[in-house]
Amino acid sequence: MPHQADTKERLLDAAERLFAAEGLSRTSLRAITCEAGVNVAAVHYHFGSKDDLLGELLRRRIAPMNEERLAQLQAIESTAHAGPLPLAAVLRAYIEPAFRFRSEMSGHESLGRLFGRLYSEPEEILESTLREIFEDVARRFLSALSRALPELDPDELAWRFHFVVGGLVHTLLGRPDMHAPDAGETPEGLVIDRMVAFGVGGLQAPVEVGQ
Amino acid sequence: MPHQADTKERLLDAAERLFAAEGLSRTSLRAITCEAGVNVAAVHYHFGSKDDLLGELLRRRIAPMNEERLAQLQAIESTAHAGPLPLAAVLRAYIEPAFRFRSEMSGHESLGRLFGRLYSEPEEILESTLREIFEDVARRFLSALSRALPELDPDELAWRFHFVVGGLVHTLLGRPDMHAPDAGETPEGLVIDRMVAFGVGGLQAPVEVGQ
DNA sequence: ATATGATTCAAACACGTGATTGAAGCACTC
DNA sequence: GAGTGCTTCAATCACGTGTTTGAATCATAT
Repeated sequence: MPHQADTKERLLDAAERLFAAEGLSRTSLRAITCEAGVNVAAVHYHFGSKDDLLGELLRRRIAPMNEERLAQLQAIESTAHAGPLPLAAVLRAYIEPAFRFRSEMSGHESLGRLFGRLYSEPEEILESTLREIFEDVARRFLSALSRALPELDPDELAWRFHFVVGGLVHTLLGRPDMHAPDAGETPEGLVIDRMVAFGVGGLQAPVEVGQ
Repeated sequence: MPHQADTKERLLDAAERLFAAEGLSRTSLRAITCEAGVNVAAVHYHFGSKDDLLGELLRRRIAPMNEERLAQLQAIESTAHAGPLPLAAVLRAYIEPAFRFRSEMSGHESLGRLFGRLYSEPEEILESTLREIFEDVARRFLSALSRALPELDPDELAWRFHFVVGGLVHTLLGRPDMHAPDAGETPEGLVIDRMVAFGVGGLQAPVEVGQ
């Protein structure tokens, strides 16, 4: 490790910060390397390309979050044995890690925004990586939710879960929104509680028939 | 109207199409003018800049949608007189126009995606325009929802409405999502019904205390 | 027919982007 | 201390961007 220690880490951190703050497309290599205090060429030397950097960034942050989600889900499932799963707990297992990993960044609190941005402005190159990372989680949680709500039509459930994810993403994006309540004022734990309660209510809502 | 009739319209249509399909940041002036079959300079001649084009695009499409929302809300309010408002109707008044205006485009069905993108990748320049357009609607609907759920804490309500908007935006974005159910398979009316039912359930959910 | 004003066009502008190069710098081993 | 391999650096490449320009083109009124 000559010269500066862990240039890769500094690049990843700087990229994370800027991607979350400015958006994926509006963040240039120059901005990243400037923020990291390294040369422009360092990106290609250490990662190969800007996209590869972003890919590594994902694998470093998102993957652990999803593993945490799956771990919590597994714990719930083994506790419940064969019985129906507790709906609120399953929902919390999906929601809470997303918020927690946002706070876990060293000094910055913007991973949540990055996470939200990945949903809303995906670069084509990343599509496969993202799908690979999130597909398994989505499938596992859908089947878990189905166990928690055995009588709910699978199509209906899929859409309702889609709505929940939308609320999560929209909240994680957390930009100064015209609709957003005074974020920052509300403690994170309370937001999670409210999202879980809202999601439980929505998932359990009676199915609308006819029109 | 010399030369080609209504070059402005063709530019707006092409821009709408491409913004919705490719995203705001990934759509170049060259692509727009090529799609419209006009010269690059036409944008600056007719609008002044790319941002002004986008601004005009918003005023042409989003504003009518929001006026429709407010009109439906007004109808509900005047029907209910002084009594509490029907929750599902209020929610539908917010959700349905967003879907309907997506289908109203001449030949294309991508306005919904454009609308979704506006939430998720806002250009700084548009922030003021967007806020101006959406702020009033958000305020009016929040107070209407408060009338529909008089006993719900305003903070709690604001967050829950935020979650609903998230679900709407996420659905309108409608990109091939890892979580998304088989969109395209489900008729639009059914999606709206499901979103309303989900939202009603979520908004009416009992408030989580403690924990 | 001609002059006028609006519109279109090809060409270029200045700039920012991701990527690449080859030399220079550093920490080691022999 | 010369040699080696990893890392950093300034400079540059080719390209795409939004924007501007000035001449050419058209419809219309005189």
